[in-house]
Amino acid sequence: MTKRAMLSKDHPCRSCDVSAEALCRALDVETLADFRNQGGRLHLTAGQTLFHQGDPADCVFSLTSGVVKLYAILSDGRRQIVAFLFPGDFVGFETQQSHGFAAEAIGDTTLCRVLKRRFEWFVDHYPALAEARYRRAAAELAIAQERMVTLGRQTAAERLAGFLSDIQRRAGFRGRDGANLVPLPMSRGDIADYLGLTKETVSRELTNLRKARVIRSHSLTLIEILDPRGIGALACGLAA
Amino acid sequence: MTKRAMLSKDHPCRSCDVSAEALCRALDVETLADFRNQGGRLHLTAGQTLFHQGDPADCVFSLTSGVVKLYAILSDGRRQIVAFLFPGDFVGFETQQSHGFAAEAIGDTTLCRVLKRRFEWFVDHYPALAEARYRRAAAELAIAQERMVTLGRQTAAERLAGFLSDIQRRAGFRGRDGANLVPLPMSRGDIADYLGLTKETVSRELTNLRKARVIRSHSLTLIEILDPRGIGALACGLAA
DNA sequence: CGGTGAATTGAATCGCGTCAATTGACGTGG
DNA sequence: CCACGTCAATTGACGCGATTCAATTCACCG
Repeated sequence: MTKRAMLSKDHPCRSCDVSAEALCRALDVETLADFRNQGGRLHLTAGQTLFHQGDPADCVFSLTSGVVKLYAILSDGRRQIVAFLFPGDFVGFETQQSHGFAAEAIGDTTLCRVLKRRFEWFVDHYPALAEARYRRAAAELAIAQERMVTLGRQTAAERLAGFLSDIQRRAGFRGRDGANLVPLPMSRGDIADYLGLTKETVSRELTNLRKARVIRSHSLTLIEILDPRGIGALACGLAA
Repeated sequence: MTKRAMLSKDHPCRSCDVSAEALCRALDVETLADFRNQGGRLHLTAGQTLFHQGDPADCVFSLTSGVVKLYAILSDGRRQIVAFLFPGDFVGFETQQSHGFAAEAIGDTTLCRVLKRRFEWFVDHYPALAEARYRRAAAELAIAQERMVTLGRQTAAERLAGFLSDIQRRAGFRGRDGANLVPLPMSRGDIADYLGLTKETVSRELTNLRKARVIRSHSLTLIEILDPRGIGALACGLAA
């Protein structure tokens, strides 16, 4: 009987199977249960926003299923998606008082919510959690810096190739025939706003990759990578 | 007599007048002295590199004077400057084993160096330092995310305006006549590689701003902002 | 089956990049 | 102190990659 099994039968964390990277994994099981009871569960459907740009940042969230986009909107409507969040990712643990970005669910989504004050109490009392929070922030920073290179210096084809291998690494899976499958739950417009392109350019580059037999589309939201080395070569040393 | 004065007369930290944001400010004075003795001073002249992309990351550095650029180079020579570091900024406190970016001095530069292992010992023993380190990482992350918006969605004019108000906030000062002076110690090429443009475009946009009487050049490396609201309007809601 | 919204494709345009020439800043040696 | 050399910055002419605008085409759902 593992420690994990000691959680009460209906405890949500019991079935929470997110990546071992999740922050809460820094807590031992009893503390985790305690921590978890501080918060609540949250369900969102496609297009619902978790918070808007400028909203007070008084909660932290842990994504347990679904995909969330984090974005900024400029006064004239231009939009930049700063990150896609996958299960296991955290949101809202910045130090500012208000959210610098908006967060919106892409499909059906489940999150754990904890009041930031409570979260910080745990951080103060459990060094392992503080450490995990720091490591997470540092990792996000490294990712953000890589993305600066992409957005500042890469061509459309390179951006798309990098994006696909990124998603493949984070959410890709194998088909029963061993196929290298990559889900694309977000719209072409979302991909464009993530890569600093337009949806038309994203579409064109996808057909280029298709014509070059580097990828194959199973549906609009599921592609297969036929030539991983081709993708890697295009991604040009980044996101190896 | 302040606590600070208790540092021995020749102690480098005594004259270290970097921003109160510097990480070492999280330590009390005796500990600071102890901490400081772990490391050494380092001088670089223009163009000297602190470390290369891929070098083992076994030291942390605190910039006490000068300006340093942090950048990535792609296989075909394209370059993206990820950050300019000013006095008070820290480098190298990422969690990875090796540096993801290169660091190079722009002019004469002084740094404090501490072995990362030593630094981490202090982090483990002084919660205030751990807290400061986290806050710094979180702040850097927020800045990096703002820069994604700039690099992904802003025009050349907006990028330059945002850059100038950025530098003004971090390194700007007042002339004796109250002039709003901004130093530009880095080359046009550096600015271009920071903003995801070319040096020619940077130059053109600077002359546009000059013709629009928004800025005035005192020399190649010192400009005056004549119309801060004009700059702010161009920067388009970002970097307010 | 329509009908609706997203994705794709095509054609024209434009902002920025590229390449080349000129100007300017600054140090050096006569 | 001035002439010259060097290298960065500026300016100009032109080209290209990505955007914009406008059709289709496609996927999906009542």
